[in-house]
Amino acid sequence: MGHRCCTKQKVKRGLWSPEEDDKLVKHITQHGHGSWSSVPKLAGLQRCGKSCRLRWINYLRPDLKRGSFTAEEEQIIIDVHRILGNRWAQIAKHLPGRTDNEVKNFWNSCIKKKLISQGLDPKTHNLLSLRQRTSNKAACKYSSSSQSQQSSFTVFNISSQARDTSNTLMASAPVVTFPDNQTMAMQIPSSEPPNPNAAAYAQNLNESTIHPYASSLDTTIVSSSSPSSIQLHGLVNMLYENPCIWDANGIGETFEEPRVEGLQPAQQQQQDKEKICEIANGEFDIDASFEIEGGSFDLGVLESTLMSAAMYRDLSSMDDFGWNF
DNA sequence: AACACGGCCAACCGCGCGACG
DNA sequence: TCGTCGCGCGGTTGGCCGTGT
Repeated sequence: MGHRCCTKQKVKRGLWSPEEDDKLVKHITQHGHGSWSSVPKLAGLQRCGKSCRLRWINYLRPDLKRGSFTAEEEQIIIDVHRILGNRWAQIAKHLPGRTDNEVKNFWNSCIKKKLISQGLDPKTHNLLSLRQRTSNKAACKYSSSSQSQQSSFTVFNISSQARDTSNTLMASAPVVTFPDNQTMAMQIPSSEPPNPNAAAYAQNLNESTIHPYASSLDTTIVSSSSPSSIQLHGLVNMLYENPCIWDANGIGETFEEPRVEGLQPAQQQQQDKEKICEIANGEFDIDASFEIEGGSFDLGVLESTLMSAAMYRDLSSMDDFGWNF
């Protein structure tokens, strides 16, 4: 068994020798890689092109940063992973000099365990349920009377009641539900956010041509059962002040429409339509996303972002939210 | 000293996607 | 439209190495 590209010729496998590295580096620095499939022949290597590419990208590239990950890099990985999941190549783009393979290995060997030991699910970044935690040998001590009563605890959920009747679905009135089933609505002020940069950022968000999902942030929600309110400009501030989770192109990549595993685009569209029907019927689920004028606003992302601020990021950032109870 | 075990990490594998004929 | 090819990505594997017994 071998790569399609290596079936024609005998290729060496396994670890690379210094001589092979030398040949590859010399060839690429002199000629560039061009077509990877032709590199082994031109460089005089008995390897397949794929193997050469991997070796270059993960080890020989001159711009690679060697050595262990810094705490800052680790935090970036956690932040971006929370948003993007196991998209290692995307995550690695936020870490100059690091490869997807390196990030992936670091995640699997270190960060994953660290999160678990903090009682967090490395996949969802939510708190593990009590059962998950107790079954986890590595789980750290976790004592909270209110939390221990929850079989599946999360700081809060955000759901929505959709009530738009037009074809264009407006994301209105997300409702924050706390573990004790206390419901509160979110009040998004019309005033400028305090951080001027964030103000510009938020303004950007409101340009639906750039960030179509922004319309959901532009909605004032009236409390249903509680006078409590969350001022979302705090969220905007926080997002703006943590640029590591956005790339140079801005928020678009990060907020790209969530995909459902194993679904073809057509199926995905169907799924979205069904989702919209659910919304119209008031059965909207926390994990769903809004589709707004060609874009989307993923409440799951919002939740996880809020979660992260509360859980293991700088807790002081929560001050920006202006929780008014 | 020898062995077992577990963690880490480089490399491999298979799949999906886009380009091209 | 279909098949082929090359590339990139995420998941997995296997070997090396440190540590414990």
